[in-house]
Formats: sequence, structure tokens, C-alpha cells
Amino acid sequence: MGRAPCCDKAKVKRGPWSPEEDQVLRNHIEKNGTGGNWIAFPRKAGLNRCGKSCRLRWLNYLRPDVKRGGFTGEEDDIICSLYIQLGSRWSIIASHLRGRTDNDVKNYWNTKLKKKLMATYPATQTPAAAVDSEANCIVMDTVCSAIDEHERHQSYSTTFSRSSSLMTEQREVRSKISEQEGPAASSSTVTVEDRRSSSRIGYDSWPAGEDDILLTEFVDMGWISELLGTPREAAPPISCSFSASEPADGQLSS
DNA sequence: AACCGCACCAACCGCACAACG
DNA sequence: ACGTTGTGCGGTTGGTGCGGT
Repeated sequence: MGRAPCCDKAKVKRGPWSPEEDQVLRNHIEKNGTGGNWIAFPRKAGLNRCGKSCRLRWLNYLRPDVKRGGFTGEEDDIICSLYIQLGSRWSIIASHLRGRTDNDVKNYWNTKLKKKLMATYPATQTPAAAVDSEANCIVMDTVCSAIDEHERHQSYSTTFSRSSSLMTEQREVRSKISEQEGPAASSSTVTVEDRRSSSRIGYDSWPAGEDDILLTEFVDMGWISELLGTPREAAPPISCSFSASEPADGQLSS
């Protein structure tokens, strides 16, 4: 037996909210707050709506800090970058964008951003950015696998196998550290160096408890802006070497 | 003017998980 | 420890508007 529904769907109003309903909901929250119980909320507020519907309406539309209007190039970058790292964790992605809701971000990705990227990088095309910079190679590979794990990743797997092997390598290092030091100590750091100058251009730690390393933290995501038609200064071609290393405090042995 | 297809986005649905008794 | 309930989330649907024919 499944769980009981949160409300009687035959009795509550559904569909688009009227301005009057919006006003009732807004007024009640301004005076009393949400009350900490959305199921009971519509009865208290005098709305003939499902509690979940009230919650959604407030969070996605009526909240005073909800930002309306088009997404900026900077927001595009953030969404792409986080999607690469996290996948469709829309609530987390939205939390990095002031005033945007998970529903907004999800709709924007599904209707616009994904199509833009797919159109810019058909499976048969070798991205110029990838030729110039290994850093961008890695990002591109991850984008492809994130957008379409089967077709795209296979298309690029030969050219960009580096990122896959790198991820595997990182997991193996972490696994070894865990074996030696225990799960609590299973953290490491990763540096990215410019081979020409041997200078460090990227750095991140890999804290215990994190499932995956966030490689894209290191690389300039500006190329995504270029793809999407919001140009910014192009990153110079850089050769990168990735290596797992001990944290600065040297507590761990590899 | 009417129709059609498409894009957009608000809203819904169902599931997983957390909180609580 | 377990069952119940509320919340949050991601996937999906359906209404609306707009452009093309």
C-alpha cells in the first residue's frame, strides 16, 4: 500500500494561480510566516490549494528575492561549470546563483543552455579549444559525457582519454590513502602546473567524504561564454599537468 | 485569418529522505 | 527500531504565446 496523498486532489484547486490567490499567500506569509508546516498552510491561510502547491508558488515565484529576467553570461558559466561537476543537482546549482530557483535553472538548462552547447559541438566536430589547451580538453570531455554519456563521450573518448585516466588515477590514489590512513584521512590535494613555466596555476583540496574530485575547479570556464555568444577574454593556451599530492600540512603519506 | 509547430516556463507528480513520535 | 508524516528534489506535463506558412 502506498502512502496517503498529502491532500484530496479532487477538492483542491489546481492549475495557474490567480493574482488574488498570490496576494492571499503573500499576505499570510508576511504576517505569519510559513508556520513551518506547508501541509497545514493552505487551511490557515484560507487557500483552497495543496500545501505543496503553496510551497512551490512561494519558493519559485512569490518570494521577494526571486530574480526574474534573462540569465547573464556569467550565470551561464556557473551553471555549465556546476552541471559538469554535479550533474542535474538543480537545487545546489541554483544555490550558487543569487535569486535563481532550481526550477528556473532546470528550465533554462533544458530549453536553452543544453541546446546551445549541443549545437556548438556536434559529435563530428573537433573543438578548437581542445586543440589549444589540454585544460579545455578535459573540460570538453566532461561536458560531453555530462550532456550525453553514451554518444558524445564515445565520440571523444579517443581524443580526450586523458581526463578519464586522470579521474581513475585520482580515485586510485585516494583509495590507497584510505587503506593506509583510514577513511577519515582520505583527503588529498591536486595541483595544476603550467609546464612551460613550472608555475602552479590551479590548486584544490580533496576533502574526506567527497565522492569525486572537482577537476573543473581548475580550468578557465571562459570558453563556455564564447561558445554561447557572450565573449570574454580568451584564456591563453596552457599545458597542464595534474598530480595528486599530499596536503600542505603533510599529514598523509601516499 | 487560420492553422500548425515549437519554445518557454509554471505547475504537477512521485519518489527519497529526514524528522519525529 | 519502526512507522508515519512533511519536505525537498528532479523529472515531466500542459498551457500559452509567438513565429512561420
